[in-house]
Amino acid sequence: MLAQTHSYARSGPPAAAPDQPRDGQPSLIGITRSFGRGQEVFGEGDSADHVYRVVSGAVRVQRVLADGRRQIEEFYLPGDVFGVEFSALRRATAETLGETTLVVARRTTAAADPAQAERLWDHALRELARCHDHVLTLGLRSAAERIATFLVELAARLGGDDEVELPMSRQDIADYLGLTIETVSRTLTQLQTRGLIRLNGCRHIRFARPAALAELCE
Amino acid sequence: MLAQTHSYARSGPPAAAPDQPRDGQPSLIGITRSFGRGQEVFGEGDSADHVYRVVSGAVRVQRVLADGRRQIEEFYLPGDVFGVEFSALRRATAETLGETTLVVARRTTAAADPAQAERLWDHALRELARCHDHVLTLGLRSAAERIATFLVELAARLGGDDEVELPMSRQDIADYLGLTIETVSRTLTQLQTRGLIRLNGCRHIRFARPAALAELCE
DNA sequence: CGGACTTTTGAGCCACGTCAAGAGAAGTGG
DNA sequence: CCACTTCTCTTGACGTGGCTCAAAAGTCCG
Repeated sequence: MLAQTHSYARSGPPAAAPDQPRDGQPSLIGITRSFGRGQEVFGEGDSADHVYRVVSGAVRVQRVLADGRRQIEEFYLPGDVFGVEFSALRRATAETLGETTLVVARRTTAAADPAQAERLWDHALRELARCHDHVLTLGLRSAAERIATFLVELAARLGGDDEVELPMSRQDIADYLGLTIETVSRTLTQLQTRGLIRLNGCRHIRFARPAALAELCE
Repeated sequence: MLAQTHSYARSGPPAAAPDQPRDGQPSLIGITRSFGRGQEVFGEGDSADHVYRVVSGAVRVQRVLADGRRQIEEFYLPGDVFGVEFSALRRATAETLGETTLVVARRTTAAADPAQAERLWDHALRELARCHDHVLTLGLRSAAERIATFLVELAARLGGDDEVELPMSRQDIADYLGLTIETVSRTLTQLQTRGLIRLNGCRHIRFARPAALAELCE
């Protein structure tokens, strides 16, 4: 079923391959698979029998209402696990942001291995904490605070030292933060005008005054 | 440590007592403890070594920023489990909404029992799905849609057939939905004026036109 | 160089927030 | 049981942050 909607490896071997992250612990064992830009990994209503780990690239998980409004629930970056759900069916859609490589594993297989099961459990709880943080941002922060929070967290996750290379478009950021694309764009220019950040091309951002930026995140 | 901040049972026996939910499965085994209105169950920064199940009453879990803004992450109603976290320390505060009885268990004890561990896992994933739904509401719904969604979900969780008895104040609803208390109040009267709901006292709401209300939830 | 797409900028508007006051509701003491 | 206090909820008038609509300026590729 997965095979029908996915494009197969173009850069890596499509055969089964054990995956070893840096610390030597198997976070998720499965096949490595490559996707092109904007491809669907799974869709709402699909059966939720696989879990994924991002090797390179990035993924957005989103829901779209009947009237077309879209909310991005989460972005997943290299090292992140996604696709673990309570329900047997997907409640959201996952799409790649650019050229992306994932490790794909059967959920039941991963859950059967104690070491991997432990990792899945940790992952779910960490994801829950991140989701609660997101609720905080959406519930009570202003546009500037949302953008600042987003940039700072993204830089931390990507390991950037006072700079980020955005893997997503303005529209994606807007739909993640509950804003419009215009507000995202305006807020970024305003942060630049205030001297907090510096834009080099629209995807590369340098933190000119990290402390002031952190202050906006409370 | 718990004993220092809690009030002990006034209605039930404070001694250890096995807990058996309706289906006969032990969802959480521990001591039953009663709380008065507005009491703290745990606070931000406390060690997160216990998990809880609501027997009666209700609990809010919230975070407060330095400037006083408050976000309620979730309400917990009879049957709900709360207090499972990734981190060793609490990232939020839990308080009772009224007279409330909880089952308290050590997390390590519950996790050691396979049946309970399975329940904890299910609970965490269900909670994650609910949190993602909350993100959807905060990210892209209008005030009227947020209130409608909130009321419909609350009625479903409390088992009310087209009516709800609100266990929380207007301020709590506002801080849960990312609105102000005035907007919550105005929106409720507006829903009543439109004939969708009927308020009998400010805590009791009857759904006059359930279909129209459901439409607001998409 | 040309075409499609993304981002930025501008002008005006509106949903929701803010500030303020009044109306209930609930607890307290006499 | 009733005054009194206190807290919560409602309503009104007004302000504003972010949305909408529109167009220009980049940016990316073939």
